[in-house]
Amino acid sequence: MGRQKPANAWREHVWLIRRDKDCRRRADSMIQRPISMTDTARPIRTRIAPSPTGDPHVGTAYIALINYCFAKKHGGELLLRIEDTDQARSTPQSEKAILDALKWLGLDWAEGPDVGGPHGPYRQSERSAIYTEHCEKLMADGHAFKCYCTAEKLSQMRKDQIARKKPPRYDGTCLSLTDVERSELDLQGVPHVVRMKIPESGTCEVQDTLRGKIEFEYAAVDMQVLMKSDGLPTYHLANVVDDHLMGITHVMRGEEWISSAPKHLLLYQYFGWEPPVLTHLPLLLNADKSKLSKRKNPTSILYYRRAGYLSEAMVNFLGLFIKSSGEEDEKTTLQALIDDFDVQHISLGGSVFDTSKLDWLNGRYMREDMDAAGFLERVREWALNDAYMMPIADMTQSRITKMSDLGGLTAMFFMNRIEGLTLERLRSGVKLDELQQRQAYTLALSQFDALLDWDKDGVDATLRATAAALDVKLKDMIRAFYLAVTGEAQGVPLFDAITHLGRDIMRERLRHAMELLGPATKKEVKAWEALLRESKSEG
RNA sequence: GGCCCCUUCGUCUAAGGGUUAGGACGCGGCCCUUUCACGGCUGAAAUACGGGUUCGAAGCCCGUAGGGGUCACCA
Repeated sequence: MGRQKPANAWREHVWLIRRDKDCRRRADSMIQRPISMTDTARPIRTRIAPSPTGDPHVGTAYIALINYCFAKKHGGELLLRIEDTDQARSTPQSEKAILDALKWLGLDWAEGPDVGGPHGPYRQSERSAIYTEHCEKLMADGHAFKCYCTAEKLSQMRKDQIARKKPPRYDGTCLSLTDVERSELDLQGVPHVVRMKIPESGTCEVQDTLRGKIEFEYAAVDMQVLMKSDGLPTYHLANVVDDHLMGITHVMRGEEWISSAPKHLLLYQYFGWEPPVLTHLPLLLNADKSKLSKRKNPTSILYYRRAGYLSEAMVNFLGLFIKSSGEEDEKTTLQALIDDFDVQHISLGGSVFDTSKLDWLNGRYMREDMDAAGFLERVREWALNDAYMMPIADMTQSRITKMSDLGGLTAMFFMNRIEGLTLERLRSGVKLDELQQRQAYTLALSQFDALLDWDKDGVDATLRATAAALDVKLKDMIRAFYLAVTGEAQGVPLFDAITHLGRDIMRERLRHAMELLGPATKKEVKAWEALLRESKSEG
């Protein structure tokens, strides 16, 4: 026996085949019925559903690429939906950046907030009424209930449970409320959330394309909040409702969702809907094998663009994680990724996002796919254009006596990291002590990350606040930034330079400086950020 | 910690019970070359561990270890 690849007849149901152990077990559970890939009554529809709460992440692009390839290969369609139900963190800037980044990579979608479509709106914040309606149906059918517990009570409860070494779960207090009590509380205007009910016993079987059957005890599943007290749904409700309403047939998402799959399946069951085929994809990892994070790696797609990578190299690189290459050339095209796509070829272990192969690929694209004129054109698109050069002209014009001075003064605008920067150089002539210098970079970094709009005012405010928090003169601190950002002790106006360089390159240069000085531990970051908060509340 | 997932060179990966465990990046060496790249050749480098099953195990089963994910009115 052993692991077997499906014979041709099985190929149609390929995602039902267990990849590891008992490989031919079929999904026969009532709640998850297989859909045929060739079922013309239900064309393949996949989706990418980013949350606009930060920079466009390479992990998003990787998941998007998989959904795109799968849909394209089978003549289906990819949808883009914006999951912006977190009012506090979602921003239009982030949404725009994510759309731009995916377009830059050459991925496109048949329906989405920018192109519309028959199942819109495609922004969850604009679908409130739909969720309310569905949530009310769940309550009416006895599958969900209002919960009036306060956040304080809940966190205290969790603390107690953890202290008693019990799994932290909602204890069901509000489950026993009578209708009279509920209307009383509503009348008083006590805020509430809506939670889903979970069966008291039994197990949930999740059929995962790559892993086969995964079992969860309902007893260990929490009574998830479906509707927040602000009236907006949580991910779980919105996601299930939208996937159904938008006709999504295959959900391919990150592995971090496996443990909430039982809740989602339960919701499909409560609504009486057929769930999509679920595929959980391995995560992209930092070098230390933890989930890829911007603390440890550049994760923004915009960073890779600014650093001068070609979009086709980036797509190719991401494609390496989903294509079994055998002995073929690893340089490939998006079309080939689509043609060769087979979800079963995705290996289950998470992949370390090590960009050295991206560098190699990018070099090959530059020397093999374009002549000198074509290359020059790409360089123009990247930086040698008026939009990028104008601010540089503005900064340099009055500082040089002849145009040939330009090279030395502006080289840093055409670099990624400052190569050759040393610890000695970074410390030369800096009046701050080493600790203060590390604090300065760290605090600037965390404030830069939090900046909604990247502009000179924000940069200015950040550096001033940093100096204030460390109780050092701005002038003394500036030198440390000149060295980290430009590699030189002086040059064009710093704030303008930082603004022009952009958030991603700044992050990389400050990270570089911190590598030389000794990266801040989590504990240090926390303590230093407290310093900043204190100083801000005083000033 | 509970639950769940995972484990082939440093990294990305190939190998449907039988291969000297293959390729690629990176690293080293040699060649080409005015330099540096490119290119060519070449070297070192892996089946986490322990038990089974089998004529035969990287692969199947069990256990152990390690790593990861998740346990929010974030997604």
